[in-house]
Amino acid sequence: MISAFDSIAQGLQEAIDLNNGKEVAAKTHRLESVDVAELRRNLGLTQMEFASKFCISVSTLRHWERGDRTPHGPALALLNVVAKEPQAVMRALA
Amino acid sequence: MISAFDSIAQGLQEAIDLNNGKEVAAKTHRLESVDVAELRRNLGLTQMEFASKFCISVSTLRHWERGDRTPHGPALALLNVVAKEPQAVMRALA
DNA sequence: GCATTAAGTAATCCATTGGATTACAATTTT
DNA sequence: AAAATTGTAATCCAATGGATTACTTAATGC
Repeated sequence: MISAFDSIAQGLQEAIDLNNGKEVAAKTHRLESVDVAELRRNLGLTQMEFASKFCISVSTLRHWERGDRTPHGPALALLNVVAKEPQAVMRALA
Repeated sequence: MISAFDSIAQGLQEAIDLNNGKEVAAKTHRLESVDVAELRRNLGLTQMEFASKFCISVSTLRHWERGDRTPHGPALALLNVVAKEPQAVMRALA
C-alpha cells in the first residue's frame, strides 16, 4: 500500500543512484505491501490451508493478518509472488 | 539439505498428527534447504543481480551464501520457489 | 438448543534473522 | 598496474518468525 508519491520518490532516488554508477538492490520499488487476509480469502483458503500451502507458520500468518507484524524482506517478496503467481508457488511448494 | 532420514521422520510425525485429527501447518516437509550460492551461479547472476531480481537485500544474500545465516520461514519458501520456478518469480517481481 | 469442532484473535516469550554499515580481500576489467 | 567490480567478514539493532497459551467466534452435528 505504498502511495504513488512514495513510489515516485523511491523511483527518483534509484534513478539518482544509478546515475551515480551505484546500483542498489532495488527491492522496495517493485514490492508492494500485501493485504494478506484479502489475498487468502481471494484464494478461498483458511489460515491453516494458506500457511500450509505456502510453507509459513500459521502464527506468522495470523500476525500478518492482524497487522501486528508486517512481512518484510523475503517474506514480502514471497507474498508478492503468491499474489501474482499463486499457481506457480503452489506447484513449486507442493 | 535435510537428510532422507530427517525427511521420513518428519513425514511420519505429520502422519501421526493427522491421525490425531490435528492438522499442522506442514511447512518443513516439502521445503528443502537451498544452496543459495549454487542457485545464484546456476542462474548466472551476481549477488547484486540476484538480490535485485528477487527483492532481498544483498547483505542478506551474502549472509546466506557465507552460511552464517540460514534462511527460514518465508525466506526459505521464497528460495524454494526461485529454485523451481525462477521465471515465474522474476515475472512476478519485475 | 447444546456440545463439539473448526477457525480466528490476542498476548507473550525468545532466538535469530534481515537489513544496514564499515572495512577489507579477491576477482575481473580497463 | 590501476580501477572497477564482486564478494567476505564483522558488527549493530530492530523486529520478525515461530511457538505457546488463553480466549472468542463461527460452523457443524446430534
